[in-house]
Formats: sequence, C-alpha cells, structure tokens
Amino acid sequence: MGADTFRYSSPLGELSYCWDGEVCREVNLLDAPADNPTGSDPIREWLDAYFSGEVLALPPLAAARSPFQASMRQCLLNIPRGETLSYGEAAKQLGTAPRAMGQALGANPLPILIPCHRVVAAHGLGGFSCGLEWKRRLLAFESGGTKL
DNA sequence: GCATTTGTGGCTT
DNA sequence: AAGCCACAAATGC
Repeated sequence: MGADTFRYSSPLGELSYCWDGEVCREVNLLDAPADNPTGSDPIREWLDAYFSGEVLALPPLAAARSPFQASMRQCLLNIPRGETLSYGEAAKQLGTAPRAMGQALGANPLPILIPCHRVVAAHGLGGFSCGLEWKRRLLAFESGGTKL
C-alpha cells in the first residue's frame, strides 16, 4: 500500500507520521531539523490544531496491536490537556501493573496523538520512547502555555 | 534521605 | 517461552 511518511515542523520540534491515506499508522518524534512539509491530511490538521492549543477529535488511527493497548489508548485520551497521570494511577484504571503500563506505553506507536507523554512517573518524570526532551517540551507546552 | 529489593503484568523477540 | 521494561511500594541503610 502507498503508505508514506510525512514530516511536520512543530513549534516543539520535528516529527513525522506515517499516513497511508486512510489511517495513521505510526508517529515518530524526531530531533533533527526538517524541511517545511507540505500536503494536507487529517494528521496534519490535527497536529496544526494541537500546536495551536486546540483539541480535536483524533484522525483515523491504526488499530492497536493488542486489546490492552486499545484500552490504554482510551485511558490516555481521557487525560485532559495540561493534566498528567502517574503510571500507577493509569495502571489502576486499566487494572494492570505499573510496570506493564510503562511497557505498553513504550510500545505505543502513536505518541502525541495518543498522549502518552501525559503519563509520568509517580515521583519523577518517567521516560519517553522518542526522547525525554520531547516529553518535557510537550508537558511544558500543555501545562504552561495553552497557546503558543 | 537514598539504595536495594520485590511484586507485578504486558510487550518484544 | 524467555527476557525485558518509560513503575511503585516496601525495606534497609
């Protein structure tokens, strides 16, 4: 299938996403400069809104790899902007163990779209698959200035 | 207060 | 099936 990877220059950094024309398959947070991307698709619109401080309904996303990841996805989406949830609390809601939460979150192929960055450790920041810097930026962006 | 250990469940290979 | 992990709570120092 013609799944292509598009770039997006956000105020917080560069990121790329894999849009196959129907669903968003994957999202990657980069740390290198990129060209100003062009094109229009639901993902870009969503990102555009997101980085403007707005919250939209999510574009079509690729199905979760496992039922648990689906649950986790919903749990994460339930976290309001600017709020954070500890791994422990999230695990509680999902009826699982904190450690499993971390692993599941790390396995999440759709960061930002699925706000996995809103899940932090109980007594620290925790970790982030695509680089902790992104997590910091995102959290600072969300909690600090709702707008840019 | 910090370092170590254990309980825990799902993910990747 | 085995090992790995982005945690947390309980101990030990």
